[in-house]
Amino acid sequence: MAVTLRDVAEKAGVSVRTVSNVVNGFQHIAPATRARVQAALEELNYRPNLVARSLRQGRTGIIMLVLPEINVSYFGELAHEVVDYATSVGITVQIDESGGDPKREKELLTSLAQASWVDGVLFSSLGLRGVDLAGLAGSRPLVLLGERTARTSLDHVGIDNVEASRQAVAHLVERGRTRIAALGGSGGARDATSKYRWKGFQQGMRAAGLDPDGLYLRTPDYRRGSASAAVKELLQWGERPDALFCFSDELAAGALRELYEQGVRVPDEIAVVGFDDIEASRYSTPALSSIRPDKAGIAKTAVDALLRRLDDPQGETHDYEVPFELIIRESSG
Amino acid sequence: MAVTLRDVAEKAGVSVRTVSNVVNGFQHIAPATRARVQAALEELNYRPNLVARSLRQGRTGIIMLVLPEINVSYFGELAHEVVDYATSVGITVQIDESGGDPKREKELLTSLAQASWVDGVLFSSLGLRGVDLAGLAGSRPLVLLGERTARTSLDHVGIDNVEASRQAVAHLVERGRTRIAALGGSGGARDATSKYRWKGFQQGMRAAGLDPDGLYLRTPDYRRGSASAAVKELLQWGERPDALFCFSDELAAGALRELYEQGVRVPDEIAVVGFDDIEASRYSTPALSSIRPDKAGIAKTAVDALLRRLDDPQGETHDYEVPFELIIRESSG
DNA sequence: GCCTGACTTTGCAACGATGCAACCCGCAGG
DNA sequence: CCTGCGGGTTGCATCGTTGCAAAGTCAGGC
Repeated sequence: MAVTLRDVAEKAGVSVRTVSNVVNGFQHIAPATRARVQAALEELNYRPNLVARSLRQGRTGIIMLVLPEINVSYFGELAHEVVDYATSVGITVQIDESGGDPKREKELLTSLAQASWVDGVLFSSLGLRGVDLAGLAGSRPLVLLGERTARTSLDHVGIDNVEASRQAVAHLVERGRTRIAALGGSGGARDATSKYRWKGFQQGMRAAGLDPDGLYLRTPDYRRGSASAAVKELLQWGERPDALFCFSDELAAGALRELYEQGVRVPDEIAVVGFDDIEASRYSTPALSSIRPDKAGIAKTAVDALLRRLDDPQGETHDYEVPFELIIRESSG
Repeated sequence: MAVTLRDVAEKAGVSVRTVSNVVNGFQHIAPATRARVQAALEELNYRPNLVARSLRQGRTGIIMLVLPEINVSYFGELAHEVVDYATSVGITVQIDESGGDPKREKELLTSLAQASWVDGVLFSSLGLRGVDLAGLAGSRPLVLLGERTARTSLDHVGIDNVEASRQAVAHLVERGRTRIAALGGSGGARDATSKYRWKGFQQGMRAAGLDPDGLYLRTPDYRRGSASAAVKELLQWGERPDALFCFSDELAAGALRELYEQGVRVPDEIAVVGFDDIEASRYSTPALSSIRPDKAGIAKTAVDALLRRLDDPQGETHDYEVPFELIIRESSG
């Protein structure tokens, strides 16, 4: 079995408590004692039992990150930043996937927020409204990532989706495009991501004097395949927008692929702009213009917010807005 | 504070132990008692304290997955499969990143294998040899993912990299290519991935009567940017292979991008085959041929192996070989 | 009416660590 | 010589749960 404090104490001829003091760097210890204990610690290769420590202290140092799917590039990159930053402040990250399914999201929340050893939860929800969440949130701190859903009493970190989308459209307009289509999600209340991006799209169109209720290609999810299908259908109908604003880079990738297959030149005939700026987009052909959220900023802000709430569960909640940037590449150059 | 067994016991007028029995579905409990306890449980909304339970039982139900970087698509997809399968068998997954840095890998192993609450570790190493690992592996079960490194006494799950690479080359040869270049990694002992893939490449070349020590473009990592740079340099030198076998799909994506920029047509002038078959490759232009490892199979096999070892720490170790498939798409069609 | 055995329920100890408060000690000050 | 003080060390209780073994209850068999 594992080496415990008691084993070390026996070997060093001191009490368990003293060994614990040495391990935790307590001040008032006689140098001789400390040395003896240190020696015993090393000889037995003692490692503290973190479970026991957690039980006593009531904290585990583990936070949970709930994402729709870790294999989606944007979430993978976000998870990377979270793990990276959390590790740097001594926190371990558990990952769970909701699949974007509201039922599973609720399940996860009820079990996590109350039952688990998790100190707090970072939750990137697709389907749940803030109100749902507020009710479910248990005793444990919860920070929402992504779109700001309905007014809630929860901490939230994200970018200004409406403004980002507006800027994307403005950019396309500035490049002389007028028949601009939006692509992705449902735009409905259940899908906050597309709801806000669609809203920003409309603002941009209106500002340019274009029809704000123009073409909107809806998709059941944000994956490449859905965009391919949607674009294929669009072209079959003979519709020819001169620009496409896709609500995720993966959607844009699917769109680019389909346009390529149909022999439509990008950006000459149709310009394309994505959202998320995943790594792959820099290398697609043509390279994809996109909205780049400050992922590292989101991760740091979110983890910090969670830690702050751990120390002060009652404090006022905040809405943290993180910067973004419109990156212009070939696909809309 | 949280509701404990004692709170419930008091409310229901039974002993703590009885409540525990009810919670754990123990058989012999009087229906009346069970009902009373159930009612109290629900009224107080009791949730077991998993930390305490773990302390008592010596198991946490958490496994750690160590990857170089979660934002690399292949690892993201693998992580997805692991989380998915682990969840289905009631296991939670923690993720940590090594950055592929041998020093950090060692650090993680020493701390994880001994100190943590983790029941076991799935380790996808880039830089460490099996021998290093064997020495470091602490008291906790450890299963290696990816390339089989030096002969070890550890469980290992992966595909036959040599054979996969051989088949990729054979495919290119069959399509009439003769000046085939390999791209990725160093081929050295420190980089098992490229070592085996390069070996398979050579076997394939030899079998076709081609120079087995032909062109090998080395890269410091497996990311898109490195391949772009390598291909750029290659073309500057005036070398013109007629096929490129890239040791990862991300490398292939970078290569495709650079070939596009330089106006080299794929597959007409140069055919390209990748390795990993990440989601994005189906949608690249042109769509990328690739070796598809059975990722779900790897995940399931690895988790199962870990669980088996938990029950029988002394059992014989295995080398699990998981199937793969060569997917042929436009880039080498 | 007593014994056996199955069914219920329980108290105690333990998992390994840390908070608390007390203890012992030597020394300076009165 | 006694008191007070602060450094060094300790025992005990505790975190919330479950394993163990025994105690209590009750019905059925002899």
